[in-house]
Amino acid sequence: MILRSKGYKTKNRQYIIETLSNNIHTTLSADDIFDKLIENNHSMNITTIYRNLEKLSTKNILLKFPSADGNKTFYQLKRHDFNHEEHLHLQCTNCGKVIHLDCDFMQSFVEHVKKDHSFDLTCGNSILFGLCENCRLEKNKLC
Amino acid sequence: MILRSKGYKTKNRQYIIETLSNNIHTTLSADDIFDKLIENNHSMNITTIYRNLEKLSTKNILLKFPSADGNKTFYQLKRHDFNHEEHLHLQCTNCGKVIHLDCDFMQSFVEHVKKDHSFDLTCGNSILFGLCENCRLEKNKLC
DNA sequence: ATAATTGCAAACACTTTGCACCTGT
DNA sequence: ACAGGTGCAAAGTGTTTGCAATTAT
Repeated sequence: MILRSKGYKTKNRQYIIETLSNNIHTTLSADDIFDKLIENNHSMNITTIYRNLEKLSTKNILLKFPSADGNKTFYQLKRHDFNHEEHLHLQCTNCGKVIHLDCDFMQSFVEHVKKDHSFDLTCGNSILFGLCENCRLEKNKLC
Repeated sequence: MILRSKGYKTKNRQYIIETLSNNIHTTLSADDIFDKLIENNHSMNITTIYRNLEKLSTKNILLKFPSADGNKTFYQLKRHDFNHEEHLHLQCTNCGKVIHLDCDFMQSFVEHVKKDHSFDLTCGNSILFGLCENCRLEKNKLC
């Protein structure tokens, strides 16, 4: 019960975190999590999922993103190996994969926006959409 | 009836476009438009607003963005003086103002993402959230 | 014992759809 | 005359809330 000891108090919450951590490379909606929990015989009420996602978000354990079409919220476990407030997120609109953009170029881009455009980016909930390499290649095949 | 002649066929559609063009510096939700139309004695059914926004979006006359919290869609009239697919959008989460980021630095950022991270940004529906200068100054005053 | 979590049903906010009627060309 | 646009009511999604029962510390 590693996760428990870190302050995640219930089985349900633990299962939600497990689900997110099994899908660390993408973002999941409440509904996605609901389905995956059923698959793993840990089904729980959708309300419980929403409440836990909300709690984990305010505890800063999760990232919370809008979808490209703007009608849904997607969640992703934060990674401990870098500060999400200081890098940008790219999401493939085809496969859902999230790329954490953390390079010098990006750093200087954020600084540029601040200095030359007087705009303070809050990277934590900002997400740029596009097509990842795999999906671009797939798409080209079809043409 | 300038707008009419460009293919915007009805009064309602025209009023919606007028509303958007009176607020070119920000984004509006269907509901925002509904309220503004009432103020200007051009009230119309919310369904009509949604249908027109949808049509104008597919016609590429509007930009369509998710809100920071991801539960609503916001619209903005495209500007003719630049190509929205080739620049990034910054939106202030406090006042709603949208900054169209169109500079050399931004261009090379998009290219960098493509070359070094193999990711093809679709700038049209991507939006970065943050705080604009005015709002940052306002916020500092309060502290 | 007390505080936190849960399931269920109901409510809510935003958006879409079906249908009969109206408007534009 | 015909295609397209409109209002209204109803339905569809995604999300939140109230409440009583259950679980955690």
